[in-house]
Amino acid sequence: MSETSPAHGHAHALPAGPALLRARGRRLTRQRELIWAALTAEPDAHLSVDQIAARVQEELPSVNASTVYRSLDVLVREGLVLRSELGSDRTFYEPAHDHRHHHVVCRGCGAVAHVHDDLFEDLQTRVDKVCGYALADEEVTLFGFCPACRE
Amino acid sequence: MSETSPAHGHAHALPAGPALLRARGRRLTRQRELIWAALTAEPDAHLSVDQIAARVQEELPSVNASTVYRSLDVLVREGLVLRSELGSDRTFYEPAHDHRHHHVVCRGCGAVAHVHDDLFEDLQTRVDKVCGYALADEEVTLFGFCPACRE
DNA sequence: ATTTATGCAAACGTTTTGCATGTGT
DNA sequence: ACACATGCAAAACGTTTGCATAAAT
Repeated sequence: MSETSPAHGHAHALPAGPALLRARGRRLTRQRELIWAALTAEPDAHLSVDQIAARVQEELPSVNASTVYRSLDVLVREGLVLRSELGSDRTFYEPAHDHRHHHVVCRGCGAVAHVHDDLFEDLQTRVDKVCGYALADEEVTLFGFCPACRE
Repeated sequence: MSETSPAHGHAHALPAGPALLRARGRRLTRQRELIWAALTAEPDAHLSVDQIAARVQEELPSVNASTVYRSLDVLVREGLVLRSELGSDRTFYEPAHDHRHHHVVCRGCGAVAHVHDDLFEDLQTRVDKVCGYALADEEVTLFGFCPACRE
């Protein structure tokens, strides 16, 4: 919520957000800054490629969709952005958080809520018992109905 | 495991498998029989459209992919087949079971295991408490590593 | 006979790629 | 100056659709 704002005190703080790219030998371009800005414009956002591209192009219309795809790939690869597969044809991106969390997608309105990893802890041990699989440190997507859509 | 086998005793048993289509006013074509046969050839199979098409075409090469798509849609709509979205671009089909179950997909080899719904029962109540969402009666897909791929 | 299903080919939307140009470092 | 990133256009991919023909009821 603050990394991208100008004039923010400490001049040489640890690089945060997209500035981390430079430390990783990648380049900080205006396009990537704008993509990051789109992702962090509102808290808890989870945006599709289209939504990100639209917001970026409001600011810089020349940005091509392929650049958005490629930049998101880089941001995901560098750990700055999290890619979530919320069902088929529903790939969303959000800034990476420090804590792992999962998603509940509302079948009514498409809203997405976050669910803390705690809720899955003993699921892991039970899945292990039942079929011998070790759950990966990966997001789980659940589907349901949000408070408003439950009726 | 037995519906498709010939010579099975009772001549006029209740229609099962694809024969149910007829009762629903749909037609039982050779293509649909072959699709069903592909799905039930081995127990606990979960096949992609490509895999189904390939198996069908071994038997009847003229079958078009669009027919496979359309027939699967019908079979899903009539409740004979279950469509599972195991991550983006990973849509699988399996004969519908009587009990609800979920999937664990191995990130190593792609194997899929079934997990009984029991394991999710108190997850539902906990998700409700945490974010007010009512989990839908829908499959959940988990990712992990199967016994062989765990190392 | 009637209606539904099929094969074919073309259209579709999304994502990926090759390549010349432009830009950050 | 160099490597990396971009824009563009084309290709790839899985899926859907329109339509004339074929097959099931």
